[in-house]
Amino acid sequence: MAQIRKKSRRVDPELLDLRQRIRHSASHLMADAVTRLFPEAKLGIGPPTDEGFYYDLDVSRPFTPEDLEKVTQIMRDTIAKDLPFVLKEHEREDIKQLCHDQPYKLELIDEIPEDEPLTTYTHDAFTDLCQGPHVASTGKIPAFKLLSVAGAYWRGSEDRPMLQRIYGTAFESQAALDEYLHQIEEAEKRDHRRLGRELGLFLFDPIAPASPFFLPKGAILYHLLMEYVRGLYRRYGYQEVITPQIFSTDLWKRSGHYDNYLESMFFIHADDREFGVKPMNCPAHALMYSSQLHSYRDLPLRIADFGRLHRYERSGVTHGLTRVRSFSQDDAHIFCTPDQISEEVQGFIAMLQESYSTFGFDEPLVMLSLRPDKRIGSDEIWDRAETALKDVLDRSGLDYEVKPGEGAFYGPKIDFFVPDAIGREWQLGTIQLDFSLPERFDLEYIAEDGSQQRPVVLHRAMLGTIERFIGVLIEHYGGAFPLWLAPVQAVVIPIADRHLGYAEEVKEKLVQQGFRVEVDARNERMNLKIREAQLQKVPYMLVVGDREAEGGTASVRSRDAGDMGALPVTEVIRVFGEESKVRGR
RNA sequence: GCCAACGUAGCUCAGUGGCAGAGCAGCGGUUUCGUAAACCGCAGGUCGUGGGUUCAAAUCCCACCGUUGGCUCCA
Repeated sequence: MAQIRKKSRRVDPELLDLRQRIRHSASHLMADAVTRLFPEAKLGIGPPTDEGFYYDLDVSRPFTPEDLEKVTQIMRDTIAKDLPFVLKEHEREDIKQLCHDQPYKLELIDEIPEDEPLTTYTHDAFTDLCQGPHVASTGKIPAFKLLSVAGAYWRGSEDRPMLQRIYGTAFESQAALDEYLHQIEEAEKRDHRRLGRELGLFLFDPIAPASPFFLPKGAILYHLLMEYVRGLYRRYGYQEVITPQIFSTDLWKRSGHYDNYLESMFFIHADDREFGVKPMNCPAHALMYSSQLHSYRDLPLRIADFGRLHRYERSGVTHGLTRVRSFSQDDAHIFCTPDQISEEVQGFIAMLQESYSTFGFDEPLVMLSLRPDKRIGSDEIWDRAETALKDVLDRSGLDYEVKPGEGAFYGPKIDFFVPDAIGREWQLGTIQLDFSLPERFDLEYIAEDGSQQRPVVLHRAMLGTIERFIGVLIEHYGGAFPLWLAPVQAVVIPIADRHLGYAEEVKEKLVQQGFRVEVDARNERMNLKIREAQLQKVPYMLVVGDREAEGGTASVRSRDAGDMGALPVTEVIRVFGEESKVRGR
């Protein structure tokens, strides 16, 4: 099953370069066309992207679908004329003159360093400040399509004006464009929101915005993931705890959340006191840690918590299961000495790699974020922490990107991203060093020499938010979960009413072995039951009729491989047992 | 939060000022069937919520709620 990724990391570089030129050129044609329809339009930027191109324009009114059709027509005409793209280098003053009525362009020009050449590309009567490259002429744009309109802040900043952005895409051939559009359509069928409804996994209701209700089948999946993580915790030396849901505001003031996180928290008032619903577990764990005296011999202490968290995410950013307001994480905090950082990070990455490969997320995008300008903690401890993170990553064999200045003020971090069906990358795992929390909660341990020392805290989540992980996982598998994760592993299908008793027997034998099996006892024909089990993506269908009842067998039909013939029920149990051991198929 | 679109039966959607519709799902019956949709019938709605315009509103206007796409790709 082909997985669609936005970052098509395997496309040949020449083709990528060609696409960039085509898309960049198409974006010029689009701006040209818009300018003809809206002569007063002010141009923002119009770059190619991984999937297409866009142009940001400041126009008097939002674009309508009819506008897009007209723009498309003008672009077609320009392509038909096959006009050359002409590159020209300019003096700074000349180009400012040229762009005198284009405030956004002037802003861009002022930011270009003095020693860089200022160039424009011209086709027909349209000239745009641009460093290229482009295709040779407008006729060399073989296939394009305008896709959507959206508002976009100038330079991505909410303080700047909002421009109208038109998205489009362009390819080296009509066939490639059609293939892309087809892929998008296919990806929509894997959308976890759609599959969640169709497969009866979860639902949303406006009564609790952005907060999923997990139906029985979804809850099975949820708990299977938790059990899987618990299994890893046992092997990797974690202890699980359960902590309260709401805490007096005093705790949030102490942790710093009240100052920095206020708008993202829910509050409750009772007995004239204010309580905050926890948006994260760390303060509770810090409290637990400080409730006892700790020896260096106790460390590292790894405290895991699946506690439910609530965050008031802004209305525009919530999205299906991948960005919700009520969720839990496979969250844990590691309290350790500075000397133990490296080993702890290494242990975490080993566990993360093991789990990701189980689910087939073999190439997560990894980002290492280093010290920002505004930070706490000595340079020495930052040096030590950053070096530890880098060393571990280098040894892990994972590719990673370094993001200088992107770390949190309280410590550096590594984030792990995995794409959804349409290639949007979602952050799942994370490991963050924290030099702040131990200060705020005055955490200590007694060192070998009897002195009081401050531990380091590592915040870490592997699957991350379970809700989000399920969303990404549904899209990853297209809803067809491997046997060990399938909410219903097999449906027993009696051919006629008289086979119901035997069907129940078969089911019971499998259920006794711990498998999740149902009987489809409805008064419907076998064909319909097979069709529906197939659409529900149930891994196995066990058809039973006279022949099976007589021989103590079941005719096995696999979701993926079709009819596998009759097997004794004991053999079915063996096959299922083998297959459920193979996680991450 | 901001820009835009959308909200009609459980689901997918039609209905643009004059009696609220279809397919699927559901329910009842007939049928007892061998690997992706049997047949007949029945029921199902505060047209997201509130207000306004009008003789008349699902339809037009306003507000609110919710959902979707975008607001990170830098001349």
